[in-house]
Amino acid sequence: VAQLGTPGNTTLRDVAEQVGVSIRTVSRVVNNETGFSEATRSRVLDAVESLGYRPNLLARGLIKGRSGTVALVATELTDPFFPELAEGVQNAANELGLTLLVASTANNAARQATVLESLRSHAVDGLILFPTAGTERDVVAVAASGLPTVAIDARWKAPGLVSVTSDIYDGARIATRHLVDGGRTCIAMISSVFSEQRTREAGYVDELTGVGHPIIERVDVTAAGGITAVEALLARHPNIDAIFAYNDLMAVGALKALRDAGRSVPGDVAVVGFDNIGLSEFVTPALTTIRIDRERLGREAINQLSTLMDNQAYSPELVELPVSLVVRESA
Amino acid sequence: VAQLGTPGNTTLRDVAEQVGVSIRTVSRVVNNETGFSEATRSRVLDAVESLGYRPNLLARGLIKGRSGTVALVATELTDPFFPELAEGVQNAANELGLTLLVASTANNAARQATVLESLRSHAVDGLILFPTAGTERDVVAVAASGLPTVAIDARWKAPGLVSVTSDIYDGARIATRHLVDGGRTCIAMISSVFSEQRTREAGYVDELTGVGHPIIERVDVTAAGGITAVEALLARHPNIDAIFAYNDLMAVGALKALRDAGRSVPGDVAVVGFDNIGLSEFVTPALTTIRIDRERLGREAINQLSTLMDNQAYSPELVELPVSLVVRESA
DNA sequence: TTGTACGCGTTATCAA
DNA sequence: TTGATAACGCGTACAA
Repeated sequence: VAQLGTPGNTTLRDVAEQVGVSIRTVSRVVNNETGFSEATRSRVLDAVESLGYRPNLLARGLIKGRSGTVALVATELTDPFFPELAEGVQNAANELGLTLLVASTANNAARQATVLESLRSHAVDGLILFPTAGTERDVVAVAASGLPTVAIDARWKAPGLVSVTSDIYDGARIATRHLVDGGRTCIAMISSVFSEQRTREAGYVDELTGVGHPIIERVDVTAAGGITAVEALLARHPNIDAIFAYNDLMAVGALKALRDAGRSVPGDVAVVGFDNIGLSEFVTPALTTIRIDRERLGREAINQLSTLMDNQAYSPELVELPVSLVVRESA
Repeated sequence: VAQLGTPGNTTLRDVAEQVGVSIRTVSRVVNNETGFSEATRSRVLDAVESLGYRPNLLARGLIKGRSGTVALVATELTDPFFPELAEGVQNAANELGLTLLVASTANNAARQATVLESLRSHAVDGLILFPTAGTERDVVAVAASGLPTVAIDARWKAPGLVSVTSDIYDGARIATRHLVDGGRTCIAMISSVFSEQRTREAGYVDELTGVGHPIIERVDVTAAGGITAVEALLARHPNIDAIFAYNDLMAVGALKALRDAGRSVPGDVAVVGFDNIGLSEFVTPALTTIRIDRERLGREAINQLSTLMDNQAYSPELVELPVSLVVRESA
């Protein structure tokens, strides 16, 4: 049972010689085609077993024009969003007999281009990616060139491209509504500095219409950013009694800043996050947040990709998955 | 710029025709070999550019016997250990021009066998895996068959196999020592039920020799397990003033159980975890723990794999990386 | 400096 | 029910 591609490795030809039939016949048996007697079938299978024959998927991919692989491209593998998404992708891919390549772009457009180029050279049959901001043209071009592509958390429309995302506008409204329903009257939001990421703000603002005045602080989308934002907020609006955070990481930072400022949560200030990352149930107080079912998002991505691979003309363009509120202790 | 393997895709032959040279010449230029004039070089490169030629790595791999891919096999992609390790592997692989396949085994021996079989069919040049418990024979067989293999967190020795792990015995001693130095006298450990995972216990027991009496509670390696363990511990040994946990997840569970029992941390009971997962700095109180540099572990794994791939005879067998104490608030 | 011819392991075509 | 033989796209002796 030597390594594929190394001398001594078993090929169709070895099996054929052993059994005394042609290569083509062995190929037929191995691929469950028709056109051979039951007798030869079992003899071939025996030889396959005893010789430890294993099909060379490189050779198969070369001639079939499909490698049986798909790639998942993330920005950072350490992004809290990644693991569950990858798990969903991996499981669904596995059920479809697809093998997964993984790469990361460091959220860098140039690097993303390099990565995609390499992946295409490896003849992946499809692509699932977290696009780096500002690369819509690149991604659209890739999809247009015939490589079936699914963009996650984007809302781009183009032939050969499907965008799978969550209903984050709705999530922002639900979160804000929860705060309002909890009797909060001065509700601030800590948001992202990137202008592409304003959907949550829209939901927050819309839900607040006629109820209160929006207060938005824009910072880095990190725990440190959350701390900075809350400090600024507390200085300018000492009377805030609720905070809606762009994501859980920022919410965790907010929790810390509030504790340091001597404000109790949720007593003095309620906090709602977004994403429901693993961390959120373990912080103190446990974080109330908007849940994104990342496992499902991953499965959906692969399923969309799969139908896209089978039918290049297919193009629902945009798939939006529902989100839900998870009430814990912080609000 | 059509898709690889689809009709209309550009090959070496198309470039050759365009330029009016032979395939061989184009191949030389593309692979940075020698033996062509500067004039033809630039003409070839121009054609490569204008035609959008991209090498087909399937074909190249088929003939060279090496695909340029390596696989990372995890138990679960959602394991808190995975992301940083994968990041290290990914980055180092990238620097070496290797492309990464990823798969997970659900910690199931049968599934691991299937996954490895599939990966071998895809002709990966090397393997990095978190072996499922009890599969030493399988893994050794894979390595012996000629597929360079690196096992993470295992201590298996065999030809063609390198085990990369952390000095967890030392980590356990350091953790225990820290508690002793902090003046703790009744130090318990919450550990794993699996008998393969007793190295930390050994370090704990050895460090306690002549200082105190070991108290070990064995449970599931989860946050829930940590809760269960502490409840049992508190019932049987009400006077414990320190807990050393098998890993951070269990330590977080312990933190919760202690809070529920009305014990302050670190006032009444000090807690030390193991692994330094991302979560540990965000819980309250922030967790003192043993740091494993997973990014480095990943890089080391790839580097070992790389030398193994270049030289099948290479075999240091066991690489053990140092760990360190991270002091935060819980101890 | 350049080109020819073969083989990598597989599937696809067509004839037997 | 079977089997020659030609691709797939590329690297590599060997020759020119």
